[in-house]
Amino acid sequence: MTQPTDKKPRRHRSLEHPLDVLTLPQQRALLALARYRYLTVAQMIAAGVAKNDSHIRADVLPRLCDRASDNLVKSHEFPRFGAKGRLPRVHTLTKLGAEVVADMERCDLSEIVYPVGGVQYANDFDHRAAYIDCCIAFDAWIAADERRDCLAFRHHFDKTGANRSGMQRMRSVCRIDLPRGRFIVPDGLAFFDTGTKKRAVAIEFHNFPDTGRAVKQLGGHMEPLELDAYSTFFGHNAAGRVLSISSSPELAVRVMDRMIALPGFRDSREFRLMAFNTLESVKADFGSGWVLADRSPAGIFE
DNA sequence: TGATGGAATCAACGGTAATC
DNA sequence: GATTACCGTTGATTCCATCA
Repeated sequence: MTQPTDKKPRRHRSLEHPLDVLTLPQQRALLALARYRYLTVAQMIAAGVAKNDSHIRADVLPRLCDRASDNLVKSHEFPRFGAKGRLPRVHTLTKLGAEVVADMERCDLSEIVYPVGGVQYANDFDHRAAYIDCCIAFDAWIAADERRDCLAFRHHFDKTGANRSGMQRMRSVCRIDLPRGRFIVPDGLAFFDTGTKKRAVAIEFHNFPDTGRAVKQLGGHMEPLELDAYSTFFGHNAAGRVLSISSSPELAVRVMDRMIALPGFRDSREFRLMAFNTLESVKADFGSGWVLADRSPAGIFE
C-alpha cells in the first residue's frame, strides 16, 4: 500500500452533497443493477457502466453506496476467498435506488426488482456471477443489431410471493409448472427477436465438474421441450429451445457426449432443440458458437 | 514444509479534459 | 484557476499451485 504523503489530498464530491445530480456512469450503474440485480465492478465494466475499474471504485460507487443514510446501492463483501484470490464485492440496488431507477425509467416501483434481503449467495457465487456474465453478453448481442430485440428476460433468483407459508408461497419467476404437479426452474428464461424470427429459450449454466449432474439437469428439460412449455410461457407458438452453457470447453464436450449417449436422444425432436456452448465463447459473442450435441450448427441466432 | 510466483481484487495516486 | 469526472498506473493484499 502506498504511504501517505504531504501532497494536497485528492478532492472528490462530498458524500454529504445532496443526490440532486447523478453522473452518466452513476445512472448507468443504477440501470445495470436494475437489469442484472447483482454486479461486480468487472461486470459493471462489461455492462458499459464505465471503462475503468478504478474509476468505478473511486468515483462512481462511493457516492452511491458510502453515504450515511440515503444509499442507492448496497455493496457486499464475501468473507471467503475463491480459488484465484479474493472474491469481488457484489453490488445491489437498495429500495431508494430502485425508486430512483423507477423515476429514471418513468415506471412504477413494482416494476423494478431488487434483492430485498441483500446478497445471500456466497456458496453460489461462481455460478451466479457466470450466469450474469451470460446475461450481459446476451444484451450486448441484442444491442449489436437494431433489428434484434429482447422481449422478456427472467432470472431464477427473482422471486414472487412471500418467504413464509401462506396463500402466496415464494417461488422463482422462472418456475415452469408441468403436468402431475412437477415443475422445472431454469437458470434463465428469455424471449427475443433475432431480427428474422422470435425465440423462446431456457438457459442453463453448468460450472460443476460433475457431468452427470449437468446431464440430469438437461434431462429435466426434455418434457418441457416436448410440450413446448417455454414458448407457451411467453405466448409464442414456435418450438422452445434450451441453451446449455458450460464453464469450460472440456466440460461442454463431456456434457454433449453424455447427452448424445442417452438412449433415443439422437433421434428425438428434443435433440434439435438443445444447443451447447461455452462461457468463454458466449462472452465473446453470445450469438455464435452454438452447436447441437453432435457438434452440428444449432442455427438458433440467425 | 516453507519459499516463491501467479492470479485477482482493491485502494491510492496522478494525469488529462471539460466545465464553471 | 478551481473543481470535477474520467482513465491509467502502481503497489498491497490474499489465496492457491508449484517446486526444492
